[in-house]
Amino acid sequence: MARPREFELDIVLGDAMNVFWQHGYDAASLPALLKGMGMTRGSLYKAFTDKKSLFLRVLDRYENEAILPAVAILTTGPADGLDRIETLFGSILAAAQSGDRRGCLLCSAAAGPAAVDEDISSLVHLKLQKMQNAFAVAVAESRPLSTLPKTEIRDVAAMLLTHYIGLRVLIRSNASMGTVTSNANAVSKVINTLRIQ
Amino acid sequence: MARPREFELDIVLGDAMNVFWQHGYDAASLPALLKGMGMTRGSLYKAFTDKKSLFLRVLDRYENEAILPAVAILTTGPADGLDRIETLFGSILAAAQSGDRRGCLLCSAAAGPAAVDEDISSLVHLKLQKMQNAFAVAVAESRPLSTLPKTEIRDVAAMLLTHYIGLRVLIRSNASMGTVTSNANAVSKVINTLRIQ
DNA sequence: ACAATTAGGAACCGATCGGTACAAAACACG
DNA sequence: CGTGTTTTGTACCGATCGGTTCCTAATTGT
Repeated sequence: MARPREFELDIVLGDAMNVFWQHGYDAASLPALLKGMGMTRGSLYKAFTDKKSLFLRVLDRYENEAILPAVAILTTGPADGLDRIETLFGSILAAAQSGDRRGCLLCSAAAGPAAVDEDISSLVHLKLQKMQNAFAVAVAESRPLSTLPKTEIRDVAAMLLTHYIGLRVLIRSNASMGTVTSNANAVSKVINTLRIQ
Repeated sequence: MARPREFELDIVLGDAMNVFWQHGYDAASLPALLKGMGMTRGSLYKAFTDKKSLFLRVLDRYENEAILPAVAILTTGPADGLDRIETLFGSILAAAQSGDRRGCLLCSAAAGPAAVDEDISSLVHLKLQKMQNAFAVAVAESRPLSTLPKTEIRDVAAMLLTHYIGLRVLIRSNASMGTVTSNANAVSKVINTLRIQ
């Protein structure tokens, strides 16, 4: 009864995510988004209302595509919780070493001008909180730390989230790889210290 | 032989720093800068060439005003290095609790769109490196860790810098104070763990 | 007093921003 | 084969961006 849309919603959302991931929310211009998504202004505004709404949907997409895998690493598997944490930071480092300098979309959004927007900020923190919860699960399921009281587990999880954010910001900026790899070494070292204790 | 300028260079640089600190490099518009500095376009461009040059000078100012005090905490005093680190993170937290949500100018610049500029990025990392060096001094001058090989001291210092960045990004975003205070608790806890070991 | 020099201020510049309006195009249906 | 409905593409919008120009005002040395 009408003209069919020429794009797949799931696909263009993924394309939009990549553009936002690379440039950040504010620096991602409409022309850049349109080019990356392979569509024109009319279609985009009809389908997504405006840039901000598009970004909020992209954040959900990003959670599924980039956060959930990290959460899975932290919360599942036979390995000890500390090993999972080490694995997560190791995989972030490996990605950075193989040239992925985009960092974390959530972290960039949290650090940039977009954070002043209430809707964006609250959604970003909602998803960061899921990361923190996953860290808490990993800590709780580690032999050396499982006996900690709940409040302390939460504190350690908050610290791990902070480190995660810092690491991804550092990677996104043009930090030397030496600094980045030093981080990985030190994380392993501190974790092993906790293990022994 | 000519008309004297009506502003004190030191003062307007401080004013510019505050504007950049609050909004970040990109989001700080010329009108906002002019209003904050109490001058007009003509004077600003005559004195500072352009926005980017002004920001580079502001970065030096920021180092003196905000980085050097932190470096001083980490590198001086009779207290053990670990105590100094704890003091630094404690003071950051105290500032956040008393309403200072501006975070760290360097960290925001590193995370935001400004980081793609080569001049800005390299200057930012130069100053972040000074923070990392100060962390290294503190670690080296701590009883439990002073015996570590130099490379491991550098690694731990890199990790502390990463945590510093993450914490300040978290504070600048609208993270709940609960998450922020959890961080402080956990840092103290981990440091005490290292102390005992 | 006057010339030289510089700051101050405002009008203006092209470029780009996100967003809107509207007509042409492509389908499903009777 | 129209007709109705939705998408698409494009031209256009006002606002704002950083930056420039240029004239005037102010202060100095002579």
